[in-house]
Amino acid sequence: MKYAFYDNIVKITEADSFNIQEILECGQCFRFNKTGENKYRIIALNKVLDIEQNGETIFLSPCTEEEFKELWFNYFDLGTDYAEIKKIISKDDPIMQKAVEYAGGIRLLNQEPFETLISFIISQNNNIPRIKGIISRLSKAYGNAYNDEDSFFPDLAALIPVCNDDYMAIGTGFRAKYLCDCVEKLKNNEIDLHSLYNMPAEAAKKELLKIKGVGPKVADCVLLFSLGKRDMYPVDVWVKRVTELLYFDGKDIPKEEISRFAAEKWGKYAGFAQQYLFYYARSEKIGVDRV
DNA sequence: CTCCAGGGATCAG
DNA sequence: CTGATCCATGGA
Repeated sequence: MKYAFYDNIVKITEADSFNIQEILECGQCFRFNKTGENKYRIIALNKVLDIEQNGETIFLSPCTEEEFKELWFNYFDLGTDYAEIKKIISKDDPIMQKAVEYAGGIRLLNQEPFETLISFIISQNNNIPRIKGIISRLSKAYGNAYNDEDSFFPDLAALIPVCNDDYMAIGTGFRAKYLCDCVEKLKNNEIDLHSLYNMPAEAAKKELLKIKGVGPKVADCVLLFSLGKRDMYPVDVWVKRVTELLYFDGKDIPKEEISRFAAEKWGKYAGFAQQYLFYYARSEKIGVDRV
């Protein structure tokens, strides 16, 4: 990777293991739009960022050198050697080799914990297009606007006055009461989100599970996508299906056992393995109709 | 019409 | 303790 800094533009060349489409479409984040051929706009970290990628050349704008070094370098996990990780997790594993070749440009983002927690509470028993819609309406209603169309994700203070009916009004459905409970517990400091970063994964998970509407899957996603716990292997319907089909000959396996299998097989890299498999499964519709 | 979605709470046994 | 059922909503 090489970086060059211009006036409010950062140019990345010789990018390794970086494909913006795969990074955004692998289900880890929800606030992005395709704005043109090879172009995306993301809303994250209280900023709007346009990204254009042509092969190994990537432009980020608007982005100062300082913003890049302070924010986006970590957000895109650019300090991590993905080539090495892909080599490790696919060693002696033709299945993972295929998944890694299929979407070798995936990176695990380091997202903001509060946004990630709220977003994945909304995600439960839901589909990605509708999740994006709800989050967009939530942001528009309670976040600071950055233009006429859209807004930044609201912070905790902005959601404290929001009640159950308000969440229902933007289409959260039965998840409204979970959002209320989440905000309530954070407001009362029953849970200190940012302290979880320096906590062992299992202890941090226990904290997150105190929130109603946060179960093993949502907790794992928050830990993996925003709290640096790269050993988590969130098991959703897709990951359950693809893991069963490719590693257990299509047998029905309890989620608990799938998690243990992943922890044993990929250890501290389980989260990376999960993302490659999720993207592969969803793109190819692997396991749908028990094929 | 029915079924399903990056699940989890609650109830029944 | 495990397994079944319910939950809001919109798209297929």
